[in-house]
Amino acid sequence: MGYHHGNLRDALLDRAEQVLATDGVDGLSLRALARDLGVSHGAPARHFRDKQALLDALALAGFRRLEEALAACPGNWSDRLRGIARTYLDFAAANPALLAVMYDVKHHPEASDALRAEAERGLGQVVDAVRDGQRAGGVVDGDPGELATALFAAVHGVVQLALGNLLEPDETDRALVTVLTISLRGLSPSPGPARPAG
Amino acid sequence: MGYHHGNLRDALLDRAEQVLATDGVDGLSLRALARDLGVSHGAPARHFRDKQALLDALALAGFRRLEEALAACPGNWSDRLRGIARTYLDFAAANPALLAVMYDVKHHPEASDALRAEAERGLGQVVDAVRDGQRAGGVVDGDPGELATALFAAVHGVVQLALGNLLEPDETDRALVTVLTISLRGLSPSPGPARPAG
DNA sequence: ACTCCAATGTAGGCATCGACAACTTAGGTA
DNA sequence: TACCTAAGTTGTCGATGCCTACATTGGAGT
Repeated sequence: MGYHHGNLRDALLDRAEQVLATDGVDGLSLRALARDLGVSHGAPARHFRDKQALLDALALAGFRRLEEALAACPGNWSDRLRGIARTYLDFAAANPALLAVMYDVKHHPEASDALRAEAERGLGQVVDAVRDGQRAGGVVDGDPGELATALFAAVHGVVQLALGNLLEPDETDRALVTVLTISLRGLSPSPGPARPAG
Repeated sequence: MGYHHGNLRDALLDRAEQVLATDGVDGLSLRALARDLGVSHGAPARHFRDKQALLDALALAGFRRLEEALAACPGNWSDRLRGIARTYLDFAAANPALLAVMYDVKHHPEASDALRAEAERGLGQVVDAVRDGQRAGGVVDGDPGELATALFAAVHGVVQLALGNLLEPDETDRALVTVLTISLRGLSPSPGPARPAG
């Protein structure tokens, strides 16, 4: 532990994620991170040319962790779809500020590509489940990517409303269930009788 | 035009919305606004105690305009639901940065309440249409608020993905149509045969 | 084992910003 | 007409992001 830190980059990311969780993205400053790590205010620039570059790295790591969690959802296609939705919502609730950073608009172009690619892989989980659903006769014909995108978007909407504090926790849970119920029924080739919500 | 501007508050909001549209929320600074309006850097504080207070006012105005646009959607319940979705997406595409401010998490508590109330009124448009749909026999029984929230969330998800540049423009349009198709089919008491997407 | 260089960290400085405080102006009202 | 308060001004402070010039050091290549 002398002049050179040894692993500043990872240390910065770790600390940044802590700060993000406690103080939100506005509480995040490169200089404060440097202070926290006992390093000069110019050091972070050696690893992230920008503050945005750090946020991009944070976002990328977030997508990877999310995707990992989604991939761990077990069961048949229907279970997996519901599990993915639930897992996504839980992840968002546990890391609200991170999610905001992940979906932020102002990434650097290169990072933006990487982020899109990573998000695409996450969507892949949904596509696979939808395809399985089609094979099992539980999902209508049609481009699986198209259907999966729509399904993911619907869940994403609930998550975003929850993050924006526009839904109370209990409202959020009900909304997720309702969205899933409606969507899966809408996707079914032969929907059964409706079970009223509420 | 002397010492007192006369209508600084409105002027600030107007200019702020311009800057928001051109430079995004990061390009927005109270001092720059003051400069643009030929006023000292301390003047804005007389009308907005905070930068956040200005953003809150911007967000509130945005919700009002959005709601106004949504209320103007004509037709029967089905037309209105589709029109509302389209209008929402168009509004978002035309004012991406504004929408981000509207759904930002870090509002002042008082403003937050006002914003929630305004958003609630916007949702009211959807609730009304859903209720009409139920009366017309096109929507299943159940709490209209619950169903409307789910429907709005689904559309909101598409909008948010579009704003995050995770959907190309043409993908966005298709996703909106698919979400609506799936959701309205899922809401129907007796869904007809599926029409494959794509 | 020695040299050197590129990666990494330091130090200082600059422009900008948001917020605050003290002061000034003027428009409306008692 | 006097004044009082809303609105605007000026100055300042601390913090931040970013840039440039400089220092250190570990390790690659001989």
